[in-house]
Amino acid sequence: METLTGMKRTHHCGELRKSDVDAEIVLAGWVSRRRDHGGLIFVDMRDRSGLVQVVFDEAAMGEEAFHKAETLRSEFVMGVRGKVRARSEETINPNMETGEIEIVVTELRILNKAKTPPFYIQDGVDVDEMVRLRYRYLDLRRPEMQKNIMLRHRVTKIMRDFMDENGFLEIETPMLCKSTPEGARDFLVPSRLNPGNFYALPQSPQIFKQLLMVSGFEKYFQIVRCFRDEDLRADRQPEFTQLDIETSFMDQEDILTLMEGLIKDIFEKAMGEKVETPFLRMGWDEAMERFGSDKPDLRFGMELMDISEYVKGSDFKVFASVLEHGGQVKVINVEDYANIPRRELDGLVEYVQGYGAKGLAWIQYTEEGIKSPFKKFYSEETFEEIKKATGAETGDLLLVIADKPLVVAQALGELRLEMARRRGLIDPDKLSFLWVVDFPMFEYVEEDKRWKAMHHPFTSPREEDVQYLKSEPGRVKAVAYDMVLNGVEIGGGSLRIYNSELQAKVFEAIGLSEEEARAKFGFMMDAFEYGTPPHGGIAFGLDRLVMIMAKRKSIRDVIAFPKTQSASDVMSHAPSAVDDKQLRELSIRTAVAAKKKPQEK
RNA sequence: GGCCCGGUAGUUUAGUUGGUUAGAAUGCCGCCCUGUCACGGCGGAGGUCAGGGGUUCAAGUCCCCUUCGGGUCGCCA
Repeated sequence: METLTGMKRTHHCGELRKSDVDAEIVLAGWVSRRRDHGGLIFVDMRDRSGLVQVVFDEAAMGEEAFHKAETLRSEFVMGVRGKVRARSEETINPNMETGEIEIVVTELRILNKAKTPPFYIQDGVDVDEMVRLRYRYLDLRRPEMQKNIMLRHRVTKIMRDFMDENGFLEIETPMLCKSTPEGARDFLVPSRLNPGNFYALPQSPQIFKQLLMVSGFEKYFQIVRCFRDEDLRADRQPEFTQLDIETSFMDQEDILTLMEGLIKDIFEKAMGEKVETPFLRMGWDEAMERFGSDKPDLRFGMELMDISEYVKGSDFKVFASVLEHGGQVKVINVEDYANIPRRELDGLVEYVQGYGAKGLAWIQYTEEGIKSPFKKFYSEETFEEIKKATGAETGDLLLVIADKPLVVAQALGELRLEMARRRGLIDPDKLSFLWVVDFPMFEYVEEDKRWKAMHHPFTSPREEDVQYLKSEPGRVKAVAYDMVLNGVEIGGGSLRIYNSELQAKVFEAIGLSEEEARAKFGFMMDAFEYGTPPHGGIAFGLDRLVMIMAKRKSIRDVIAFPKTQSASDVMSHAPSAVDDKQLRELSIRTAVAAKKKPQEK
């Protein structure tokens, strides 16, 4: 093989333009495609900037050098010296950014050979994701993946710059932490020096960042890896990255405004997209009421509407019993879809059952009249009243769910999203931001028969609700806020409790005894005795944010080396069994023999 | 933990009611080719039908188990 010695790269492939014609240049990169015409060979040469066509002409470069060019294959690494030439009119390739020019090669150096890759290194490949992940280093060579990773870099760069310009300090916090089994499951790391004891990988730097406020740093941020040992989804990985922020002496409005500035900066500088601020602020109650979700997608309407008052007091048992037991009957209007096929309706019933609804009813306002499974229980006037109240028109379809409010919200909220997708109501280019504020402080966990912190137990309740902490925990709202973009929660935070008496009351409300609280968070409670400033913060999910910016459906596409749904890495085969020796050093006796994982060859 | 979908040449896949030698495209290899850009022409190699078990005269196809991947519910303070 040859080296680049004495040949210094002058340009990147994708940046060459007509203005570079006649320049003597040196490029280094990979063979993307090769078109061998016998005495003339075209190679699309790739580096991270893009593609350019290089031409090997036997007549121009001599027989020996040309023979070398004939041995080039896909993904060989090469260096070429040559001259930029304008293409003649009929050979211009309008599909290529560099299509107006080409490089006439005078010298070729083959820097390395390559095995034939398992799939073509190009955009839009139709290859099983497992194959892509097994050869992730090749998948990442594809231009669209390179763009995603570069976009991610730009976003973090803009974040750092913005935070720095606004007086924030980037401070690292430990990866080896104390396990606090509240919330998500911890990843545990055994301690060799402390037999039988374990660290936990951080689910977030929550406690440390609050301690940094006690320390007086006032403004902290960190782009930090977090870990949660829970099941994976298209938008959930066991390790993920967040922009973590905490500040002292700022109120909620200060924080929201600052973060709007950050988001504005990110979209404008990374993608040239203008973002209008301030964002809409919507109370949690309103979001649930109108959209059945605490992260509503506002790119389309189709709001939930309550028709309980029109359908109450009838012989229709389903509605009657729901309404008697504190439930509600709500609808969404799917415009211009009264002629929905019966088969699809049946499918929708199953769909909402997946989200806890017992069933689904409907009203079809067709040209031929009203069709509804509960038609015989109500008068024509009632259906007209509902039509008027919901703003439905002839040709529209109302989908109806009757249940407890939370079930209605979830099932109908999900149905709203699904129908919008099916009816093509979502503009993929639209960016729809909002803040959801005034979250409930607690949610009741039926299983454990107790109240649980909805956010985390350091979240401050609203001042005016503190009085209800003991008597009516369900009534207490938190000073907590989520930033929502296109129906995805991209960030969330709160003002924190900085007063130890209030903190004690909140622990009490979630059934955490003083001893338990001390055992788990004693060091934090101690710290808070020494002059804790009022503080609060927020964290943004970097993976999700970049996923939306890159218009991808999975965060795996914006993470260089993601895990599969079983939390394993099909390339390196992590996790894996370890030696008995390693286990002995860690004082771990295997409770079960590690299940032998089939290793790919 | 539950439900749903999937695994056939390197890759993407077809494969009927269970029935001859598992077919195609692309990639790969060889030869030819001086204006292609998904170059083209001719020829060739390439299969543990995910793995195991069962039913059957006969299984890629039917049944069971396992495994891997994806989606989702639960879970994710």
